[in-house]
Amino acid sequence: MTKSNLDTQARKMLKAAKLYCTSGRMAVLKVLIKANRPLNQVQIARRLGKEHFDKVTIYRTLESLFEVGLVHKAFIEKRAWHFELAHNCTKSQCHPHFTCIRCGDTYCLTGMALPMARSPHRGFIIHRQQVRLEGLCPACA
Amino acid sequence: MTKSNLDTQARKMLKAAKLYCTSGRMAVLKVLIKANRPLNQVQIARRLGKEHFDKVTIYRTLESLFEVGLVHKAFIEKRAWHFELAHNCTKSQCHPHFTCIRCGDTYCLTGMALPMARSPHRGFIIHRQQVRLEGLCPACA
DNA sequence: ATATATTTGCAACTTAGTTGCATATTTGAT
DNA sequence: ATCAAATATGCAACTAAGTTGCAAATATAT
Repeated sequence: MTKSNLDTQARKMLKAAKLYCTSGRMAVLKVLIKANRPLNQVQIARRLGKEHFDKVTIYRTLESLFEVGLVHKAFIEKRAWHFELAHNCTKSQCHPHFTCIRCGDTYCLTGMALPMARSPHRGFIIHRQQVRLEGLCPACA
Repeated sequence: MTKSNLDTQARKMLKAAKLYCTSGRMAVLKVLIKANRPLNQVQIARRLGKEHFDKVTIYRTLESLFEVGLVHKAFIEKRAWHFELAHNCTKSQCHPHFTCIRCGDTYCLTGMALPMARSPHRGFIIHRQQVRLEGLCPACA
């Protein structure tokens, strides 16, 4: 049984980030790669299924992935942070996230970036910009 | 002792919204009018000072003000919702909020609106857009 | 193989916000 | 002004996301 591509990819990312390549980090990272959209701790745990990890471990894993820049804190929904892989993002802005007010689902609108705000208020230096959209998704419109 | 302007203004707003004009709502609303920036429950309670209300009451008051559109949920910071008066906002977007990564203060960049996103993803109907900025404030830059 | 650095699980904790219910206040009709 | 109906308030207990300390387990470099 050969290691999957996904496995190799995850291992490479961790190596490159100089993080210990542990089963927990591999598992969480693979979940996020496969999902390709923001997930919260509960959703991640659910997708880990049989491969159970304590929620503390999941949070700490996400924190470590966040610190090295592999993962972003995309947004908070229902008081829970949603984490996603930090690709599809430039240094100054992630893609906008769209939440449907009917079904509640959230979508990544990758490839769509608003022009960066230029501050008319003298003295403010803008590093990052985050855009949240809400409305109706194709399924609910 | 005549009623202050602030008092009259708050009472008018509640009347217009067809809300019971209670001491709690008056007090919270006046705090928000005076503050003119987003505050969380703790900050509101602190500003109420001697005029103490239970936190449940404050939350329920904010909820009622929110429901009639007098107040917006501006953003979450440190897991706490920050509420602000819903003026300076169009139907489709509030002004951007800027948080300083050094001192942590948040500013309302009123009068500065990004162009609304137009969805290149067919089928998404965008109702509202919310912009969060982070960087350095004038004091910290 | 081993020493060192780092991660993991567990239990207990923190904090923002919510719920149910009995009591108090507001309102509009009289 | 008085009263009934509608609504708001306070309290205690609860929920849920996330955090902390610590002992045991695992990863890494040599």
